[in-house]
Amino acid sequence: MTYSEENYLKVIYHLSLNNSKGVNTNSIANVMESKPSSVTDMVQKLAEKDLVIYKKYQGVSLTEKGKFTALMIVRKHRMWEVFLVETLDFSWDEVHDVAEQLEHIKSEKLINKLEEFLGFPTEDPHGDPIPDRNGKIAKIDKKLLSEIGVGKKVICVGVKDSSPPFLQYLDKQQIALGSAIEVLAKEDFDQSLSLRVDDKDVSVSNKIASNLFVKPV
Amino acid sequence: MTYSEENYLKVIYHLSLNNSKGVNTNSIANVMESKPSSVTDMVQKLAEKDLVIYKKYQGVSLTEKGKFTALMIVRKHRMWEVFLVETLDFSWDEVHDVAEQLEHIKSEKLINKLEEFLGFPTEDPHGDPIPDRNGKIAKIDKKLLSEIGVGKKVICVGVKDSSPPFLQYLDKQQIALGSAIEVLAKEDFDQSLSLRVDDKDVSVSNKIASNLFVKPV
DNA sequence: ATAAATATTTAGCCTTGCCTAAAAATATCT
DNA sequence: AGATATTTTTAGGCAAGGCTAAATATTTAT
Ligand SMILES: [Mn+2]
Ligand SMILES: [Mn+2]
Ligand SMILES: [Mn+2]
Ligand SMILES: [Mn+2]
Repeated sequence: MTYSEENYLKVIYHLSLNNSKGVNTNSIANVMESKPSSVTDMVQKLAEKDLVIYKKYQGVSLTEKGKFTALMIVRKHRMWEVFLVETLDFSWDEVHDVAEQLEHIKSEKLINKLEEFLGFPTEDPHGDPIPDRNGKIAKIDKKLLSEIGVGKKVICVGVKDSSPPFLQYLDKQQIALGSAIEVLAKEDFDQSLSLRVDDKDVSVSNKIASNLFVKPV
Repeated sequence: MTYSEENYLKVIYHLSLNNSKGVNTNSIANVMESKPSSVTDMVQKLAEKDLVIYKKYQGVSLTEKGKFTALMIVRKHRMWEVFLVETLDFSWDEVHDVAEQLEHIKSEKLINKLEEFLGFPTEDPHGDPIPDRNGKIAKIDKKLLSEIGVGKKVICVGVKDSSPPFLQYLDKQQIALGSAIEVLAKEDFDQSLSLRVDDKDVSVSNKIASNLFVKPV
């Protein structure tokens, strides 16, 4: 299995999570920063290898084999992110690009030993669940902060966008996984929120609130 | 820089250590398990990038830039081997293949943080020196066990062959880095050696003795 | 129900890194 | 030195994974 094939499977997996139908060529090309024609080529190759199900013009979906492969890549990606943050003191905005490389290292023993060393973590530094060695992945109960009503108290449990600029913004506002958040007020005009985060008052735009996952306290 | 280019540079570096002249095409092809014609292609490409010096039919040598690049790959390879053995409890015969993959991960921060986490190791699990972040590599003073005279006492400090079968043989004989070895006798007929290793008597062939590095005690 | 817009596939080409077979240079032997 | 053997390069091709432009399906709008 090539890096390229692995990356396609991973992208198809992520896009499948929202999309209940087949994933379309264009959206894969967007995420991969490539062209729809290239996607068609690769998807045909993956179909021949029984990793995806594909009918012309009908989009693509993962077979069981393809899904398992994708989950193992996600497992490695998130496990390495934990390693980088917990063991090597990277910050949560620095780990993704390195994990994009490390997720392709082929050694079952390595990932299982790493898991053991890290104490069998269940979530990565961004609050995303880590599949176990059998491909089982926990579904974490979470809502977007933008959907929470005024007066409610919640805990921050994840980020939807995990790009460095967003994560750095959160660092600056001292919002982290585990922060206690109370929604003090919501502005009608622009849906911005007044929050109490731990002991500080913070105001955030709707865009920020739409990228923060929380759970009821 | 592609994986392939990195692997060529590493191989040229290793072959240069013995060979004082230019490294020849054939020997590179042997190590890479490829063909001389492929080597010529790549070597021309590396020369264009100022990583090697190459004149037709004259063999190839590394430029400063090429040498530094090669040393950084060796650094990563050996550092990861230490990590696998020290942190994840791999045995010394299991680490090479995984390190072959990990040595290509591109992140200066990663390798430097890993070095710090491991306590700035100076040698890998096979006794080979680890280049520092500036490309400085210690020259370890060592001789082959086969060159040691009868009656001498030495310490095992490295292996020349680090293939799994040889390392597993050494495990079985309880010979490890740091073992105290006394040469009790040498057989004229086949150059095999009678040794005292730590507290045990062991007999080894000349082939074994020609692959063990030792230093005077 | 057409027509227009959008999405997808096909056709044909490019680069990288590899190969085999043939040609050319160098080294070795008598 | 001249013949032979070895090493190295060149020529020409192949597969993977991209791309652009053109053709074809599908969806949306009138
Ligand atoms: Mn990530
Ligand atoms: Mn993550
Ligand atoms: Mn090694
Ligand atoms: Mn080693």
